[in-house]
Amino acid sequence: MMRVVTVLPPQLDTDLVRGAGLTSSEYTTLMRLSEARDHELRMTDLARATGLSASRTTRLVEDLHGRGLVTKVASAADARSTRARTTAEGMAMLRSARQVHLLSVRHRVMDHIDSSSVERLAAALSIVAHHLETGSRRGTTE
Amino acid sequence: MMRVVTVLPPQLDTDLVRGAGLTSSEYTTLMRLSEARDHELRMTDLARATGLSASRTTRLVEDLHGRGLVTKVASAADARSTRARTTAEGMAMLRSARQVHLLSVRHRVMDHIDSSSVERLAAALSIVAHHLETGSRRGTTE
DNA sequence: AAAGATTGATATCTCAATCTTG
DNA sequence: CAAGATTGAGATATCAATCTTT
Repeated sequence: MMRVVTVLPPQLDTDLVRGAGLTSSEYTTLMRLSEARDHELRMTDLARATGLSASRTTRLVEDLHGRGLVTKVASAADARSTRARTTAEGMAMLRSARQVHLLSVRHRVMDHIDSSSVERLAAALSIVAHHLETGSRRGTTE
Repeated sequence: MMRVVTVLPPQLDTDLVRGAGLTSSEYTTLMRLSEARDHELRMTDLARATGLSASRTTRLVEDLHGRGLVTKVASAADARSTRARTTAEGMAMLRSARQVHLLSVRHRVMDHIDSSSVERLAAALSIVAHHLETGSRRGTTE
């Protein structure tokens, strides 16, 4: 698991950058926005959805804005908050990146697991992911 | 898998830093050195063993040197190469860090998988890891 | 004061360029 | 020139401090 966990992310990231011109973080950011109502989220909610820090999210959205993939809108309801929204170009970019990413995962992971194992693997990893995300932690130093 | 792969590494790293004062990279570096003959490796071989770049390895070893955990020795056989060697302090540090890390993995991963699944999971991940490392890639854009 | 967002300083890491020796 | 190691520049990401609005 440690081997997969350290080697896989950089490889998927390279595939995505080379094949679609997006980093993993940019891809995730566009994806979360695309799933939201009006393709739009508050910066804070976007940060939580992507698992990135608020500051990283600010800088990343600013960069995507410069490339015409998202716009920033001041919230009508709350003057403190900024909302990020994907542009049509952002949505198009995401669609093409998704194809690249799916192929990438297929080639690097799926092709090597026999299909009967896939479900078991997914089930086990899903449970682990759930615990990692909700933090059923007791502190390693307990 | 993507969820585990993105969330797990930072958590293990935090556990290790807080519990043992070593980052994951530092831990891996000390571990690879400890496994080598005389607890010693050429910088290039160390970089390959840890999966880090040569430049990162240089800076990391320099830092560990400053903390008294490794020494740097000029190679007798080849004046181009530098060899890194763990000190007694480095070995002691590694031993205590290993306990922290094992507990960390147990709490965050093992405790959530039922024991009959562990072997299956390990087997599947091992195959994937092998392919990732040897690079049975066809290029995602094919 | 607390929430939302940004900015400044810093850590980790890589690639490309460089220096030295084989 | 190749190989081994280091240095310089830049990307990705975080934490702590700050600014604005609630």
